[in-house]
Amino acid sequence: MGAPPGIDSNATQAATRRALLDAAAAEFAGRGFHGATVRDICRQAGANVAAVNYHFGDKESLYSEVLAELSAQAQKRFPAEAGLPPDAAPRQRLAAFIRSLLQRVLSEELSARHGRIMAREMVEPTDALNRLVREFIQPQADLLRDILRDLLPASIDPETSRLCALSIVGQILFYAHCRPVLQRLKPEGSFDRLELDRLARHITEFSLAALEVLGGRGSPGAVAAPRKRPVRTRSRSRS
Amino acid sequence: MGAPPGIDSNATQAATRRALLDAAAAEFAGRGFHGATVRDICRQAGANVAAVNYHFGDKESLYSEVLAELSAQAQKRFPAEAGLPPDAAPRQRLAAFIRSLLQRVLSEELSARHGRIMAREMVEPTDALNRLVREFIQPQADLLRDILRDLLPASIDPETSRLCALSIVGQILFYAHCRPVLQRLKPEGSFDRLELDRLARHITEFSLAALEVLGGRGSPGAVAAPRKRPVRTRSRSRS
DNA sequence: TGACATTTCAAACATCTGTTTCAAACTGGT
DNA sequence: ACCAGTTTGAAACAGATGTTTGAAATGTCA
Repeated sequence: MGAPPGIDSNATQAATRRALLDAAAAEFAGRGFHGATVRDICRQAGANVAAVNYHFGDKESLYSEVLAELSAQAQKRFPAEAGLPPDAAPRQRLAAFIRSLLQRVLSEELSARHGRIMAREMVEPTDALNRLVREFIQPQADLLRDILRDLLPASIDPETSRLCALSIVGQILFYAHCRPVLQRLKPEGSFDRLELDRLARHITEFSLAALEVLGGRGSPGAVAAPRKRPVRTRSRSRS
Repeated sequence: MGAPPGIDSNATQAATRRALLDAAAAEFAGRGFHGATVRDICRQAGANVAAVNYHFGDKESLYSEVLAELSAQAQKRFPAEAGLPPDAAPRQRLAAFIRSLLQRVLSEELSARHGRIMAREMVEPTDALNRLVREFIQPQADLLRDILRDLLPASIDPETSRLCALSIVGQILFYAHCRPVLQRLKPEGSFDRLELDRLARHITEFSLAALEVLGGRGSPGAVAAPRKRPVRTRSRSRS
């Protein structure tokens, strides 16, 4: 499986870093932080055992770097507000949010590495999770909160609104976290582009339906159904 | 931390098995299969390093036994249809299902061991997962399918119904799987009895609202709102 | 009590892990 | 072509891990 000697060698030296990062991403996603060994990573990268320590200091730093890179890649490839007009209706923004998050964690285009490695990180957190939450997850949570603020009546209980956000995210991440179980329950299922679209559509409809009812119920006068509403420029941070 | 010598020793010899199982449950739940070491397990059980191999053969067999026992415990402590009258309305049955599953994976009463260890098993499956799916998860999936069959109009697309079931389960398991992240996003949050009740209520309302709309939409004539319906004796297996 | 099986124990074993070491190979600039 | 700095390589190190071993302790039953 290893590349024939003399090919990588000819390339620039710094290419070893890249090869290590790629191999590490594959190994970490496949076996987890503890399960992946630097030996396997180096072998797969066509490098020496000492390469990881030389280029990254230690295994954990390499892992941290892989994690950040994978998250950034996924965010860039599938931004939360993909191709949305700036004045998009809240419903459209929610649909885009759901779709992009689902793609980020499931898309085979990125070998589903991001989803797999994030699932592991959430179950068995390393120090890298703190940074991840701060840089990637928190902003996403804020974004969803803002979208829901526009979708739900202003009078709704903030805690209810928060729980709704968690319900939406839960539906999405479920597919990334429970993949092994889902595959055993329905072996013929896949997560290709088509199926992924279907999932995104379902989750969006399911959630919008729930929000409609809960919003309408929470405050009598509120408009929950999609209507022309006064334009609202994104979220304003309250000082 | 270890029990004073002479106490365990006086008890029957087979008590070592129990001590090992308990210690192993704690360690496996806390550190995962690979992270937990037989040395730590034995120390915590007040037993010798060789005890695991003597009583269970090897580490993996011990793990498998712990997993099965934990699942059985959780199912018994929080049965899916807790205290429901046999003719309970589908809405009640769904509420009970959600509540019990949430309790099973989150309740601190069982140290949340079941949820933690199951989350790990789903992310990093071992051979034990096959048995687990067959004996515990599949029956639960069937039960939820039957409940939804009663809640949704008969004319609804079966695939949509399936996705609804996944949406419901996803909302629940989310809290078990993403606990580390949730705690970082909202450090003061806990999962005590009160909070757990609130979660169960929210997920039930959120899901019922969605089912109502989706059910009403799916087939024009169907009754989705809770009404008197012809009594239906549980699910019948189609030959 | 005495013989037998069961259970415990300390020690050792074999393997695997991340990391270090230091010499060799390579790079770009002069 | 030469040299300083960088990168690679094979080997070894130190520690941890699951497992095995054989003797000692304990329990069971006649």
